[in-house]
Amino acid sequence: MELFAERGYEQTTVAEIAERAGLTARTFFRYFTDKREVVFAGSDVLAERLITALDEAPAETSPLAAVAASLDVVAELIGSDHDHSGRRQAVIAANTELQERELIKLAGWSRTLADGLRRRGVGEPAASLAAQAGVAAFLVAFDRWLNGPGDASLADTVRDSFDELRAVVSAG
Amino acid sequence: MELFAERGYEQTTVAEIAERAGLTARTFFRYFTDKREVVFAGSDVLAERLITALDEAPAETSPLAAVAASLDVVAELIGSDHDHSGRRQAVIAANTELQERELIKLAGWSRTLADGLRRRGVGEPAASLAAQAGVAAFLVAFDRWLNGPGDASLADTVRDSFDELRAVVSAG
DNA sequence: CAAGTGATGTCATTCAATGACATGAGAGTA
DNA sequence: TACTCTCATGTCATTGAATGACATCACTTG
Repeated sequence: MELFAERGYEQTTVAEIAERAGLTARTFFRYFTDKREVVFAGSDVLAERLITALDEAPAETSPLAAVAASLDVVAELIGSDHDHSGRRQAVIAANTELQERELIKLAGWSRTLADGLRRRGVGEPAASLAAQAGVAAFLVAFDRWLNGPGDASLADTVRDSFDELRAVVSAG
Repeated sequence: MELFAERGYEQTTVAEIAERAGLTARTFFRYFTDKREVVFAGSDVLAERLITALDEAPAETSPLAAVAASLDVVAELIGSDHDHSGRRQAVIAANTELQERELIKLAGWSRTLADGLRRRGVGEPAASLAAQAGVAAFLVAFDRWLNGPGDASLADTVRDSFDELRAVVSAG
């Protein structure tokens, strides 16, 4: 991440990353499947939190509310370090490869949430729709949290975003 | 696409693609920025249709309804060739690189739609949310159209999906 | 016919990614 | 202590994507 911040993602070669870490490029590829994966190290933890939070939600909770509760947990985790998220997002925003990787991670979130909803007995178009719409609400909130005024917490911003989602869908 | 169907995407080299087309690999990269782009050739046309359809919607149309109308146009275009979509999606589903590229194209749709909504005076959280939720509805419909019973048209499936979206969000 | 333009080919190079094999440190055991 | 087994790492070689530099050839236009 230091090197990416210094000279940019593309301009940094795997050999340089490995050297900075005191390793060989070959060893780098034993820990990371990709050059891109460096940026996303540890993101699998969030996906696990998502699913446990969803399973813990009361059975009577509506699909969208359950998704909102799960993403709220993630928001609490990510929201504790605004600066880190900002730096990280700047690196990602500067490179299409990284955006692609991030999108597929987020698609994984949606899939995970949809699976969890189905496990709670939610039917199929509804499960995927609630999951994807929920992740969309989270993303919009995340963006506003990073680039907006900046006083509110991420979790609060996410809750507001879900309210906005309900409003805009009800109006349509 | 022939080669991809025969031996798979990864097993096909750019040199082979170029040879099949009677060209050099170097020339291939003058027409396609990526090896992946072969699969997505012509997808920019759809994005253009999206934006013109959105601009043509009556001013009093609600944000989500305007998005739905735009995606309906796309559904009419794609929906005319179920077999082609199926083959294409099978190639994409078999390869993560291609899924990543597809996701970023779809993110482009969302951005395009959100921009269009903003041009109609829709405010910011609402515009992005309507756009992303709408694309999610489209995706769910597309998947059902490809892998479901298979009697309904894509456009009808998309309309049903939007109804489901309204239902699941209203319930949450 | 000459000059210019665009499409393609050729060549060389960088770099990501992976397989095959060697080495060396440390854990555990006779 | 000596031996072996395992795991992490290094070394080497290779493939394939992607790009820059330059040459060539056809085709247009004055």
